[in-house]
Amino acid sequence: MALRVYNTLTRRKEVFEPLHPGEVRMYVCGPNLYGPTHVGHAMSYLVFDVIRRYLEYRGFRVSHVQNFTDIEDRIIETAREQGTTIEALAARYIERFLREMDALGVRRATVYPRATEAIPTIIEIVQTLVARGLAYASDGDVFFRVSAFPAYGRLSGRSLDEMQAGARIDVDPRKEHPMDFVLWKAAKPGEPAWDSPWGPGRPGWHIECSAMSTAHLGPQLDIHGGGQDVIFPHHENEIAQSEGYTGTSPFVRYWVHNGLLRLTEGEEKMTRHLGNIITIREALDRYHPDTIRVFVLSSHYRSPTTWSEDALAAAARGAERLRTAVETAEELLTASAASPAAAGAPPASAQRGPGPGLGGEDLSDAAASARATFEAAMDDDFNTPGALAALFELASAINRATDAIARGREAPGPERRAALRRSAAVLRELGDVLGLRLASSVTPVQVAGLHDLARELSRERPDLFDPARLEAIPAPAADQAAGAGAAHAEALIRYIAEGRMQARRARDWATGDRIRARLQGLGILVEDTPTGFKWRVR
RNA sequence: GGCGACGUAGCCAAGUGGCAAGGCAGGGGUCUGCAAAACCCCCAUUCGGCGGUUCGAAUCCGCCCGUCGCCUCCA
Repeated sequence: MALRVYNTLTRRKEVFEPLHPGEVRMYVCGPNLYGPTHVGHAMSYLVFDVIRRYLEYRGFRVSHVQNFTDIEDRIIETAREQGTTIEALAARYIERFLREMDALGVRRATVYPRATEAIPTIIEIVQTLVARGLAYASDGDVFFRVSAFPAYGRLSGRSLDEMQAGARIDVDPRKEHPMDFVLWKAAKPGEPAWDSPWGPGRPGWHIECSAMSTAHLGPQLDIHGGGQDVIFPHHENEIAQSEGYTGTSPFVRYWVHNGLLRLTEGEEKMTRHLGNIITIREALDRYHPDTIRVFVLSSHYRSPTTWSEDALAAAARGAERLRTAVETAEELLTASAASPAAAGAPPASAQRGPGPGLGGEDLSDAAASARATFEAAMDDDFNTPGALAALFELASAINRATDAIARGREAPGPERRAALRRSAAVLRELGDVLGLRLASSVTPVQVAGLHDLARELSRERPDLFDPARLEAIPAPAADQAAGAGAAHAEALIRYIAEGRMQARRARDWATGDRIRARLQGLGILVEDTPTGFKWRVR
């Protein structure tokens, strides 16, 4: 089945065919660097990350360009307020942005061009537009002449007349037409400026994307993405500038726009100048990246979505369910591979395969059918809720199989083991297409809590918790990146959980339950199994 | 005011003409020292309201109610 993508320009789903077979050129509007990014940005970048991952899964080679807008009114204003330069401000937010994207598992773009590095290209584009009569200079500013570009308004679906009728802006008297927009702005005293044929100035608000996309991807893009709020005027203007400059149409084959995120039902979208934001950093402090992904992917990318604690909690449990299914299956395969029973001939009952009600009878088909459902959903304009449903169904099939094996207390036959292994691998693979890690991760706050708890226990119950062993646990190197402390956390948890097991073996349930409650207070769940214990992060 | 999108169970959310996916929560059961996880069973005769088209509509059309987006910086 062919991949179909909804194109904002035509308002229809269209079969996806890139300009050059097998190769996709994708440009996603990046952040304006005047402040921290919020979960609304995260949603957009997660959506396009999944689109890219799926295209690559489908065998396309993807060139993914994401710009940084590092020169613009608000940046100048903010830098001035903070007594810093636009360069320093931009550098700070770029670094933070990339760190946050990494934490969310957003794959790095192929290139991250910056507006200030594209000034010569911008000037060349503006000059060309002026030469072709598509732009005109006035007092050091240069405006785009919308009346000279007949297709203006097509993307946002309105005519120049309609736009004027609803316009709420004061018309600049220097404009020939109220909808003409600025390509180049004359510098005011004290503002950053570059020399140009029209005097010192800086780029307008939309021209940088035309310059950077053309420079890195050529005159035609396959996919151009962003939030629905940038359809007009930003993307509308980009079409006018780019096609006016290159003379090639269409500038973009598929315009893809994600729905916007709002903070509360019935309220406006989340946006920085309204102040109703949750920063990505705040979200990452509270939620596992998989939780944020499952939340975002639970609704279709074009639907408006509401950030709610309830929805995030549900997403957290859902992500956990997928993770548990894979981890349990993998542990079971590892454990049974190590046992002699699995190496030799399994009992006849296991060889015959599971009987009715034992589950697993459909396991060999489960992986294939999950993949088919997943692909059908993703092929239909990236229907991630449908794709997630396929993963949940596969997880259920895996759980039925592991449950049957655990209940049967017998080594599974080679065929069942192979089917289980395959199913778990497919769940991981398809999860990865959605950018899901399906692995626990412990936050620095939790590690600190674990440390305190371990110390406390070794002081109170040295009989169960050997202080010498605690001292022997190596602290993680200070310069290690986030996530590298995982081994350290693991060691602390094992230390605590093993002491707890000792108490339980002595049938000291009270101590065992108390420690379990303390760990749960840290967000770490310890479960007792016939063979020992398991832990995971909630 | 103009243009556009949406309204599906307690919550989140797929489904765009043929008997309502999935997740969370909830109820019952199995397992467990107790839990947790997992498994089994139950949980929308109904898709904002009212009309219409059709053998048949959550899905198409009309009107109404509600919410959001864009028209201005914005992912």
